[in-house]
Amino acid sequence: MPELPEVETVCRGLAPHLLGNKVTKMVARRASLRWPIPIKELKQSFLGKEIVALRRRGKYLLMGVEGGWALFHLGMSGHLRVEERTIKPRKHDHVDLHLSPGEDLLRFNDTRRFGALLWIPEAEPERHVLLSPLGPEPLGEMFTGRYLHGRAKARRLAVKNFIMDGRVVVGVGNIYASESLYMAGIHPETATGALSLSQCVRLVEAIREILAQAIEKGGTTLRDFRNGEGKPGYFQQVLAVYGRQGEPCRQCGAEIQTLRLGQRSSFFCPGCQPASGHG
DNA sequence: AGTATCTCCTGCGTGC
DNA sequence: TGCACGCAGGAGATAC
Repeated sequence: MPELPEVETVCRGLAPHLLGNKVTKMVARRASLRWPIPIKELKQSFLGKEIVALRRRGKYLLMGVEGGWALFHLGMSGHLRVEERTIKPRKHDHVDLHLSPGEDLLRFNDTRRFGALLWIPEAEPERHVLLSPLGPEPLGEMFTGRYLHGRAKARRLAVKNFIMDGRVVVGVGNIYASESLYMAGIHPETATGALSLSQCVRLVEAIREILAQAIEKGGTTLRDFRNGEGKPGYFQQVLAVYGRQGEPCRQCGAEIQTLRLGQRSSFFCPGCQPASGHG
């Protein structure tokens, strides 16, 4: 489900409910999601302390208290929502965090359990094994055409897989990879090492533009994405290629096509993204 | 080291 | 109505 804009939307939506509050009780109905949930550590180190920071890094959400960070990943199907404690847990509501003051709780629901909840016992979480290999934030100043071109050199994999690699740049998932390549006029199968500097510049601009637009629209709701307040996103109304196979390209009228790359569906316009890679 | 494939899990749509 | 199958927004693990 969630790519960077969705996690950013959740982060912004949750901030007013969490910052300055404490988590006074934790109910875990499952011992593990992708990995075991360190319930004991969380109860010992996280409970009872004021939440002083809420941060996103790539697709990770970090909730900071004195002495460490609770790290969330939503995987493919994860949701975080704030609701009243009187509401009974639903299917796949794996963890409840009771918030104080007030009568609310934060619920972590994840149907497919590809998500994660971990504890990082450090003041600075960047050294954590999951975070340290991550590439630059796509909306940050480190992510430039020159940087991407440098990373792209002498590599043969398809550019779509390249930009979905979190070590290259974080937060670009399957939807926004297709959308960004369309905007940049680059065929998804183009060999990474064949990208010119100007193509890399265009691609970086496209990724930034697409992600920024998606954040502005509150993310993309294809099936059931909701922000922390239960509201859907609206970027799906703007999608140019994702999920539009067989429909006409809005720029050139050609039929949007689909192919599979790295076990994932990819969408592109054969008119605007020619296989030669020059568009 | 770089690349491609497999894997975790549930639910939904499609076709027979 | 039932069943098999393929696919779904992620990304670590594994096998070349």
